[in-house]
Amino acid sequence: MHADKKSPRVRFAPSPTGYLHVGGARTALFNWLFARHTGGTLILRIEDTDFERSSDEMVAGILDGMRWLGMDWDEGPFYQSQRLDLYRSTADKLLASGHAYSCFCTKEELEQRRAAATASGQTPRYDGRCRKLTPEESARRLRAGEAAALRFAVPATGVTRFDDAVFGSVEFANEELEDFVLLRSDGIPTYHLSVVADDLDMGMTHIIRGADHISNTPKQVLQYQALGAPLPIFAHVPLILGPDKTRLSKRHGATSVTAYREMGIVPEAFRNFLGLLGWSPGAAGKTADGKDREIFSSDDLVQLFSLDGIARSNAVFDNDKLAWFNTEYIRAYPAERLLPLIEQEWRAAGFTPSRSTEENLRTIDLLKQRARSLKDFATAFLAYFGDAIPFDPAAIAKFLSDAAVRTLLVEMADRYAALAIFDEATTEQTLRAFAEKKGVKAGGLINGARVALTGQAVAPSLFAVMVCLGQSRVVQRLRNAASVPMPI
RNA sequence: GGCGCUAUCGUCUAGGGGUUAGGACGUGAGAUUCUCAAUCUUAAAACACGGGUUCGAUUCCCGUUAGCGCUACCA
Repeated sequence: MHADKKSPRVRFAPSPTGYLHVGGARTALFNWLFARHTGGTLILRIEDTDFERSSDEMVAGILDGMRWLGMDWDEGPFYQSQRLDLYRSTADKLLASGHAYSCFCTKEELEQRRAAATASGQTPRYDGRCRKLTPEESARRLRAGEAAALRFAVPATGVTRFDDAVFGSVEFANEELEDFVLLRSDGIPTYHLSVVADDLDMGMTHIIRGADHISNTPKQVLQYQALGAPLPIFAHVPLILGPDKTRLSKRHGATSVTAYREMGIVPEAFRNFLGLLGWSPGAAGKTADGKDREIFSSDDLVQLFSLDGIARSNAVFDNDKLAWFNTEYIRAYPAERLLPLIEQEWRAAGFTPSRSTEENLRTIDLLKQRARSLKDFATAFLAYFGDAIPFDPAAIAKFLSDAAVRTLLVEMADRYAALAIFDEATTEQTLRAFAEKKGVKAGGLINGARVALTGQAVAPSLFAVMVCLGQSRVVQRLRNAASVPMPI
C-alpha cells in the first residue's frame, strides 16, 4: 500500500425532485458499501440545480430513507444550488480554452428545429450553428445583452471511450454526441457541467451510479479531457425493473423507500434484499455445504462487497422475495429488537398496549414466527396486546359459528377460572378432559377457543396463547364467546 | 429512428471450453395436526435463436431477435 495512494472517495448524488426510490436507495447502498469496505469516504451531494422541481422536503425524505436503511455519510450534504460559483468558473475555463462557446439559439428555435428534424426522419441534434460564430460576433451580442447558453464543443470526429468497472470498455463516436449545454441562458449549470465540476472539486475517485447514465458518460469524459483532469473510475449499476420488466415506476406499486417502511418491512431486511439485487458475493457467499447464502448483515455486506460482483443485466424487483427476507428477519430478531419497530406501528395505528413491556416482549416472541410484516402486530395480533379483539369474520365463520361450541366454551370458562396452576400442560388437560366429558372432539373446542381468544383463525398453539394471555383474560374471553357477533 | 448496453429456471443469481448447469424466492406433492405459518422430505423448472472458432460450446467471436437505457437550456 503506497502512502500516496488516495483512499477512495465516492458520492451519492440524488436529485431532490422526488422521494428516495428503491433504485436510488440501492445506488446509495452500493456507494456506502464500497466506501465502508475500502475505508473510503462517502460524500452526500444534493443535485438541486433544477430549482423548479427540487424541494427541501424531498431532501429531508431522502436523508431519512438513508438513515432508515442504516447508512451514514462522511461529508455533506452539499447542495449544488450553493456552489454556483464553482460551475461558473469551470465554465469559464472551458470557454477560455476554446472547449465551449456561447449559443444564442432560443429554446423555441431549438424545439422547432428538433421537430422539423424528427418529421423529416432525421436524428434531432443541435446543428452547431453558434459554434461558427466568431469570438467578436459572440462578444458583441453578449454585450448587447442577448441571452446565451454555453455549449460544449464536441470534437467532430474520433471516439470517446472509458473503462467501466462493471461494463468494461465503452465507446461512443463523437459524431453521435451533440454540442450539449453546459450553462443555461440563466447562468444555471446543467447536470453535465455541475456533475463534472463537483466530482472533480470533491476529488471523487469512483463514480458508482445507475446504468441510465452510461450514455451521459462520454459527455463528462470529454469535459475531464478538456480540463486536463484524470478520469475517475466509472461503475454503472444495472437498473431495477418492475415485474413486467419495464423500468420500475409507480404503476408497479410502491417505489419509495418510505412506502416499504410503512408496509412493515424491517429495514435490515430491505437492505439485505436490495444488496442482493444486481450484486452477488460469488463464491464468497457460499455456505460450507455449497449453498448460496441469502442472509447478510450489514457487516457481512461491507466485508464482501466489491465492484466486480455487480451484475450487468437489469434485475426485476421481486416482492415475494422481499417478503421472505422480512419474515426471516422478524423471526430471527429478539423481541427487544422488534419492540421499538412494533411500537412505531402501534403509534401509527393509534393503539396503546394495555399490558406490561415484559408481557409484550414475551408475546412478540410467541407471535413473530407467524408474522409476515411488522404491520401484523398492529392489526391481526392486537388482541394479544390490548383488550379489544379484532374479530376476523372469516375466522368466526370457520370455527365459531356453531352455537353449541359457543355454549361449551362459556361453560368451559368456569373450569379455567378454577385452575390453581395456569400453564400449558394444565390448560391443555383441562380442555381435553372437558371435551371427553362432553363427548365432543377436542379440536373443535380448540379452534373455537382460538377464535374467541384472539379473534383470528391463525395463531400459535392455543395453550401457549392461553398462558400468554393469562388466566383472567382467558376466562373473560371464553365467557364472552356466546356474544361474539355472528358473521352475516 | 439513431446510439449504447444486456441476455442461465417464472424471479434473484452461482458457474464456466468437457458439470447430473448449483443455490434462493415462488410453485406442486407428501409428512406433521390444534388453526395457520413454520419445519422436514420431495417434484417440476433455465443456458433466447442462428452461424462460426474448437476434438468439444451454455461459456469465446459474429449476426439475429428481444428487453432496457440515452436521445432537453431534467437529473
